[in-house]
Amino acid sequence: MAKTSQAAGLHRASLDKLHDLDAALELMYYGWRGMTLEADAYLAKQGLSRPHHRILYVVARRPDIAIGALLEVLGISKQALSRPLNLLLERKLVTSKRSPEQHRSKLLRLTAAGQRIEQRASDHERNVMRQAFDRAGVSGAAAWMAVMEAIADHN
Amino acid sequence: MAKTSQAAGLHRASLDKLHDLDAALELMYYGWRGMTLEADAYLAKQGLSRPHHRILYVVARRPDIAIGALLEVLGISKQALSRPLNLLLERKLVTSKRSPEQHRSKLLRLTAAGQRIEQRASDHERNVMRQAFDRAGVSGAAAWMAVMEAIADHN
DNA sequence: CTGCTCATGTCAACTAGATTGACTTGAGAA
DNA sequence: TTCTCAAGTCAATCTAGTTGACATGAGCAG
Repeated sequence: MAKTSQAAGLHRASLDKLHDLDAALELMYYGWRGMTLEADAYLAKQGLSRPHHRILYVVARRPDIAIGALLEVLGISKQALSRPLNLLLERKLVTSKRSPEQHRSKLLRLTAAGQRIEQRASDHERNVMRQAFDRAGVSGAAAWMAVMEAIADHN
Repeated sequence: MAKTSQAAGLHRASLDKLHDLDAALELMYYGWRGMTLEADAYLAKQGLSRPHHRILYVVARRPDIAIGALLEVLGISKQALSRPLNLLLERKLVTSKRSPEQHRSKLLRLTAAGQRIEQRASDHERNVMRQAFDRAGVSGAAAWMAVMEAIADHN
């Protein structure tokens, strides 16, 4: 046998709980992974990865966003952005044009192909969420959102 | 001014929602970050990072775990484990000894110093969760757990 | 027209966290 | 003795990010 659990660490490890909230910590970890697993597999098939998806996701929701604003939203350096963004431009998933008036800044948009990939990748994630919310019901989903907001906005 | 929002991307970006569940996707992203932010800052002060914490966390909950089992739980390669684990051994946060009978495998344990750091790092994360759960109430916390389980166990 | 600033782009060097593949060592078991 | 198993190590590679320095090109203020 040997490869009993091939992608080891893929399933949730069962660890002793030293504290009350340890289960919650682990659920956050495995939850993130569960949500992104299929999307990442899809992206990998397209030769893309999470940073590319983040760019596509943001540009889809802020058409004509400038490079500088994109950097702000993503929270990374321009040097870190340039590789994945240039790939997306080369592949014509994203277009850039200088704006008529503000000629200094460059405006980004998704092409039709870019929209398709963004949508499919995000769909994988939304489907995971949808299934979980369906099981939890409307009030469960609302409670999840409320807790996550408190965590996200902590401090 | 210029540095209005110094650590850009630290606050939640407000993006248009193209789909119903987009808010949920973003909450998962920012939730993970919100939970780990303070813990990561604490770890960085100790010259450690997330992979070290993961090792400490697991060893704390599985004293006398063997290297091979730890690899399984973490889901990484032994080469990836060796750097952070060796640092923890050098710093005497973790000890390893060969087991009396199964002399082939090496058993890992946290030292008192290792336990202290593990606890403090995890405390930062648990505190974030506790505050969020307090606001949500018992039923809200339970709903959050149920949703996260469904997400984590998706597939 | 000159010079300053702003948005972008690029080069280089570095770090961290991972991978795969190949090989060694030391202990137990057949 | 030989085989296997757990661990360890060496090397090369990849991804995703960092900081620092500098170039370019446009718009603006004088």
